Amino acid sequence: MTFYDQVKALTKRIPHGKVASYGQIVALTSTPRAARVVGWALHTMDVESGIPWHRVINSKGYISTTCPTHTANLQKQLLTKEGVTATKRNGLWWIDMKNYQWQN
DNA sequence: GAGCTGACAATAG
DNA sequence: GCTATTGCCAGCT
Repeated sequence: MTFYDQVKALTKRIPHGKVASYGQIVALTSTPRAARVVGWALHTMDVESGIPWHRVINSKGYISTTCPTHTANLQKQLLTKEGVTATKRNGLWWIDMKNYQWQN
């Protein structure tokens, strides 16, 4: 079980209609300080991988992806599709963590 | 095989 | 409260 596998497993555990921050995911892994690696792990998880990568956002509740294949707009659409309300703030999509954050 | 890069978070100033 | 710096691991060059 590598760190990558843990991220993958934890991401799949995020319930429908909820979101989780990097901090949450990282805290549940064996390496709580490797927040950056989560980004890489999610990057390799394609849309067709069956992994709900769009349910993972940064600690501030913003969608901070810079990947051309995983645009913020795409992520927002997927979240909205699941009942998660995303608001436009500072040109970025923002999710209300108090209402939609995954509580283990 | 060594070094660089990258969807970030936490701590210090 | 905000800005700057450090740590971490996997994949790519």
